[in-house]
Amino acid sequence: MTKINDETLRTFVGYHLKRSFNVIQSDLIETLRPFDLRMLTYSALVLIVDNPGLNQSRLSQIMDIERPNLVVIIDELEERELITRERVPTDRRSYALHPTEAGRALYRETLDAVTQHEAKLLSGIAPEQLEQMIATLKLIETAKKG
Amino acid sequence: MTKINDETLRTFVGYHLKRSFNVIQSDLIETLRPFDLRMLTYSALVLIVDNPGLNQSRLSQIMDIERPNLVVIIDELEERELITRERVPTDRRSYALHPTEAGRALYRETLDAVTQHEAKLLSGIAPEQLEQMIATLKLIETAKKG
DNA sequence: TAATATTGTTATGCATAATAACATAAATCA
DNA sequence: TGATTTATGTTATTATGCATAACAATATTA
Repeated sequence: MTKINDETLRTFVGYHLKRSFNVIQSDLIETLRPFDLRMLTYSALVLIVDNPGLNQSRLSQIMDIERPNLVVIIDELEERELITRERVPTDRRSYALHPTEAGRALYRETLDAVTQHEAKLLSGIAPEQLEQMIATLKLIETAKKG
Repeated sequence: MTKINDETLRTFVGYHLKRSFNVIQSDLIETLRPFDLRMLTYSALVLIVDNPGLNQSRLSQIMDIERPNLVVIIDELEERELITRERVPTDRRSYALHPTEAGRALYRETLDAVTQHEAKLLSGIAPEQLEQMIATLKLIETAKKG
């Protein structure tokens, strides 16, 4: 069991980002499993509850995914009656997305669960340290455009 | 063009991690494209050059992927004659992975390119700030076990 | 009105990741 | 020793995430 040298990869910020994200992602997947939600369906549900009436085009933009990939996600949420698609009278191409009462209920349940799981996972890290990291992550997020 | 509210998702560290990683990942994919390497084949090549003689089992562990998923990666690197698979006399189940001269040359080329691209992408962020973030990321990385 | 752009959709492909089942070989144990 | 268990690499299969091309219906613009 000789220790493996990954010092070269450690010189990349992206390597650290990926490895730490993997840990959080695994935890999130397990947290969402009982609710039968995947990361993307969960994100979409949250954004629809918080922005009722938005259309798929706008939603795909904020989610950073292509329009075609959003279709199946919306299909699933609609089929489970967590959201509704409603034709917009002023623009009959698009659909206004609204949460159902069941959607809002699931939103509350999962928000609670996800919040608690992440808090537990990160409980060993000082809140100020996390805040500082988030500030840096935001800079990276806007690095391409800025 | 009303602005979309993602404040709920912003309360999650994982959301920030994912969004910032996406930016770096996009840049990395573009950087590796001229060399005809994907993220995983690149990572594998670097680790084999830095740890000549390791076997697939150990490599899959450090790369945090399942053994079956590594097979195709190694297949590709071997087919391109960037690495070799050599039977280990003391354990005839496993293969020792070694870089070829071409593999080492590609390693040097790509290391240069990737380093420069990431440096450019993150040039607007203070090095100390990045170092501090990496320290926090390392804590998250070990949060599950620790 | 004619040309162009947008919205949602279908189809398709690639990359990443997980699981089951297997042959071969090594290690354990009884 | 021989029988059982474990480890390594492999094939096959599946799920998920993400990108592009092409299209119908509708809106916008020139």
